[in-house]
Amino acid sequence: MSDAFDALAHPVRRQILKLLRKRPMSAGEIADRFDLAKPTLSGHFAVLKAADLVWTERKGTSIIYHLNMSVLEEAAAVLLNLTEAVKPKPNRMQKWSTARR
Amino acid sequence: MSDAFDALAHPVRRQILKLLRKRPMSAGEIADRFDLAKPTLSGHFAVLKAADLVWTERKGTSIIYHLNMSVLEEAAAVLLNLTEAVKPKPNRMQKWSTARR
DNA sequence: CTCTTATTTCGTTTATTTCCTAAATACCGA
DNA sequence: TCGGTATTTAGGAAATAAACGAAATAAGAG
Repeated sequence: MSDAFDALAHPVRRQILKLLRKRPMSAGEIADRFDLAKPTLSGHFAVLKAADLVWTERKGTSIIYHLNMSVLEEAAAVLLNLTEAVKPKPNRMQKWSTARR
Repeated sequence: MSDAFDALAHPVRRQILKLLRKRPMSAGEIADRFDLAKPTLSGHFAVLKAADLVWTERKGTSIIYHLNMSVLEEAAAVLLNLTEAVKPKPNRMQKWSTARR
């Protein structure tokens, strides 16, 4: 989850997510909308992917990026709730609530 | 608003906000809950304040930090909606903003 | 296999962030 | 005013992030 907030910290990356809300797009298509070199965008894609905010699909020579809305929603929930522990916690045995106090 | 996402990118700052959700706290009180030097925390406070995520009140020699929940909510809304154009306050009916295509 | 298109990786430079210690500032009570 | 507590500012080292051009990789067409 921390990865998601790191990813969201950069305006270009938020803009990419915004584009992907409309429809999935190839890397090049996205890159064309920014005044940045393609390797730079590729780096941003990698950050978004590491944060699981997007997923990819290869289509011929292109790679199509898709928004992962659920992760965005989860991040929003964390902001409202600041629970931070909404992720994969298979093994949580709690002696006493981490949540409130 | 961009400041808010920068501020939220750091786990310690998110943790501070989480503490402030329960109740307002002095700088020292917050600092005691982290294993970091006080000036380091003071820097984090400054970032949160610049992002308008907290506001302060002096009480004697202490400075009390309060959470600004509305800004957090606004950030969450941006995530769900990725509008990003929430700057102008009272009259927000911008249908098509700064981004080009 | 070779050529073209799409995208990423590599190596490097520059900018920003994070953290620290030491010193400064602000307030209060005696 | 002096002394103590609370907090911030200053200055700097180390780590991380962002950007670029050049080269590498992947897939499809011929």
